[in-house]
Parts: sequence; C-alpha cells; structure tokens
Amino acid sequence: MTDTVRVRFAPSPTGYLHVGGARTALFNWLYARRSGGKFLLRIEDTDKARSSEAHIRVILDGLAWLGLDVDEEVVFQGAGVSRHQALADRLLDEGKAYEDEGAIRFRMPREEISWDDAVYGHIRFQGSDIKDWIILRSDRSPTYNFTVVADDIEMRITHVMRGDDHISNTPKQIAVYDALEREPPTFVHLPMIHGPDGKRLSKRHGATAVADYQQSGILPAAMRNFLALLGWNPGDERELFFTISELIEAFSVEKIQKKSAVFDITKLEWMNGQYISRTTPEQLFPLIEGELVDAGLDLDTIGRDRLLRATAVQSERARTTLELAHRLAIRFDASLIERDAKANKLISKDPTGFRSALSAAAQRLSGIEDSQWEAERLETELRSLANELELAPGKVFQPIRVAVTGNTVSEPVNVLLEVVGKQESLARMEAAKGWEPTA
RNA sequence: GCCCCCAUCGUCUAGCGGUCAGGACACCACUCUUUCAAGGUGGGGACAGGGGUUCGACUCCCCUUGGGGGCACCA
Repeated sequence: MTDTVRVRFAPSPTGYLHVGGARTALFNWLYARRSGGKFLLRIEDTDKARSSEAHIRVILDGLAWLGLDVDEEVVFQGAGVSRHQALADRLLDEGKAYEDEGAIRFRMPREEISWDDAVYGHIRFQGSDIKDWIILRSDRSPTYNFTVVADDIEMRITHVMRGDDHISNTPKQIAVYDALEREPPTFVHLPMIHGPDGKRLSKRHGATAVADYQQSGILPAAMRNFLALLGWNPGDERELFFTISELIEAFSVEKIQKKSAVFDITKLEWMNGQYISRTTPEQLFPLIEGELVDAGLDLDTIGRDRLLRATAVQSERARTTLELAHRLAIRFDASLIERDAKANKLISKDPTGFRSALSAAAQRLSGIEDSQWEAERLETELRSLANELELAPGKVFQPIRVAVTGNTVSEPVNVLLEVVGKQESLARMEAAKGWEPTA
C-alpha cells in the first residue's frame, strides 16, 4: 500500500504548543483520518540548545488534549544525523553540492522551480533568485531545509501540510528532492493565524499556547471546532460540530482558505459556551473539581447530588469552565461573595426597601419545611408574598439574588435558593441586611 | 532592497459571470422574563482603487495600493 496517505506534524520543541501549530496538527490529523491515512509526529530537535524533555512533553500533552492521536512511533529528527550526513556526502560526491569553508553547500539549479500547491495552486520561483545554501554545517550538523526533506523521504510522507511561511522554503526543498532523485510530496500550505492587529500571532497578543486556553477553561472540543474553522469551512453553513466524526467527515483540502485569519477569542468563548451548555453535568464536573477544591470547598460535605445540580444550573450560562467553577464556588461558600457595582447600586438606591424585602422574605421562607425547600415551592411562596405586599415580583426577587450572590446576575432566584440550601440562604439574607450601602 | 503569497461586513466566512451579496461572532433595538445569560424577532455593517475582457463583473486579466511571509553555518 504505497498509496496510503502519510502526513506529519513537525514542531520544534520550543516550550509550548502554539495555537497555529495546533491548527496545523489538527488539519494534518483530520486529513489523515478522512483519507484513512497515517498521522505522524516528528520532533525537530536538531537545535539541541532549544530542546528539552519538558518541551517535548508539552507538545505531546497538547496534542493529547486536543484528541489528536499519533499513529506511529514519534520520530526525533536528532536521531537521524548520521543519515543526514551520509546524504550530504553523497550530494557532494555527485557534484550537486560543494565544500565551502568546511561546510557543504547545496548547488541550486538556475532554472524555474514550481509546484502545484493543494491550496495556493501553481507557485513558481526562479532557481537563480535563490542562493546556494548550506546543508551541512562545518561541524557536520545538518540544517533545517535539508533534514526536512531527508526525513520526509525516510518517513514516506505523501503530503506536507504546513504553514504558508514555508512557501519560500519549498523551492529549496524541491531542489533537494530532485538532487536525491525522489518525487516530491504534495504540498499543502496553510494560511497563517494573526492577532487582532493583523500581525502574526505572538505572545504580545496574549494567550497563544494551547495550554493557556486549557487553563482558562476552554473545552478541547470547542478549541478543535474553533481551530478547524480558522482557514477552512465545511462548504455549508454549519459552524458547530459536536462530534469529532462530523468534523472528520466534513473536512476537505479544497475548502482551505488562502487568506490568513485573525484569532477571535470572543468567538472562541461563545463557541465554548455552546459546548458547555450541551455537556452533561457528569462530564463537566470533573473539569471543575480541582478549581472548587482550590477555592476551599469541602466537596464531600456538600455532596455529589447538590454539586451536579448546581453544575447543571450554571452550565447554561458559563462561557468557560473557570467561570463555571467560580459561580459554583460562590454558591457554596459565602466568603467568596463579592458585591459587584450593580449590586451596590441596587442597595444604595433604596437601602430600606432592600432590608425590608429581605426581612419579609426570610420570615416567609423560614416557614418552609426543610423537605419542601425546592424550586417550585419557593417560587410559589415568593410570588404570593410579593402579591400580598403589593410589590412587583422583581422587588422581592432581586434583593434576594443580591443578598445570596452579591451579583445582579444569576440563575432564577428560586433555583438559586434551592441550590444554596435553606439554612445557608437564610443566613446570607440575614447577613446582607447589615451591608452598608456604598456609592 | 529582492522573491513569494493574499485581498467580501470590525472578525470568521458563503459566493466559483446575471444573487435584494447569504450565514456566524460582536454591536444596537425589540421580545420573552423574576435579573442576567440563553432563546426569538428585527437593524446597522463589506465586494480596497483604477483599467480592461464581456451584453453583463464580487467573480476572469493587468496595474496600483494595502497586508502577510521569506531571503542565516535558526527551525
């Protein structure tokens, strides 16, 4: 089966997995899965000074997090040095390269070099515009453009899918394929990812590492979906892919964009919120458990049922799991309450009304049996209370919300009260009566 | 400086000679509501400019402009 598609992702271990690299890896992986081929990983560790075990680990972890599984043993470029040297010596012997101050320099052909790029179409360079370049340094270490070709041949790579910043390296590499008398692979150049200012995405734009997004509460499925749509579209108006198989099935090289794309975090977060709201509390909970413990919650005491119930309630309105965890923590630990500006405004606007609403509500709610403390009953009680007091429902509900959460934003108040529990809710309402109105 | 690539709403994009230039995020209204979010409805918002080709250009060609990338004994 020499026809089997073989693609590779070939990052250098620089310490983090850049989202651009992650997108390149994803496209390679999708292409391999779509075509029944193999997705390989090659670590470009020839620059010893920049490589380390930990850096390699980061790449492996990032790919694993995104769900991109590698089909064969990971290849380390550094392991092929003697092969690279032998190949360079061969070109030297054949007169296709020459010695220059101890290094071996490749003789670029003068004629036109071109290829049919799967994304950009026909691209041509004049060989005469490209200087002869070093393939083996004077210390006999091979250089990038040479090892890439040697290793892609060795790994029997059929499609080289990589960032379009490599377009101008391609003629050099094709010349090496020719010199080695090997057929070049199909080149599939991918447009770059830019920051909001149109410049190449870099650290000064903020988070650029996959791990940053992992830590800020982005789900891998959302990240995958978002990255897939950066420079590619399925050919119809779908934007949300809830299963990985849907993505694989929809993927096609023909729909890859030529224009670079701006990384829009707001849209990523929107998409993440879509995924979160469609994820079950059982699946969500393990993702926030660590955060809750860090926040000081005693999860055993709270109990799994209440935690899952609270997770379900919050999952509808959180855009990241970090936000989800924070909202949850507040519901189980009053000390985490931070009154926001709108809450303060509500209090200072009518301190007396705020307190009397709380008093009346507390009195009414304290009469509910512990076993009856559930959303439906709570709503009934509060509505009839508002009715008796001849107050708009919001005049009763909103002070409770503020007292219990410190915010003017939350799940429906009756649900909130159920989640927080009777004793705790009443305690919070009592405590809030002592809050000083601030301007 | 030289070489290469790119060009539709602010952003991601559909469009592959004849469309009211469509969708999504964001934004603004309205709606729903017990607040917010979500949801629903509606709105503003784009073919960089100039030449051709054609009965007819967002679409094809050329130029200009703009943007990006590359020109190492880095990867």
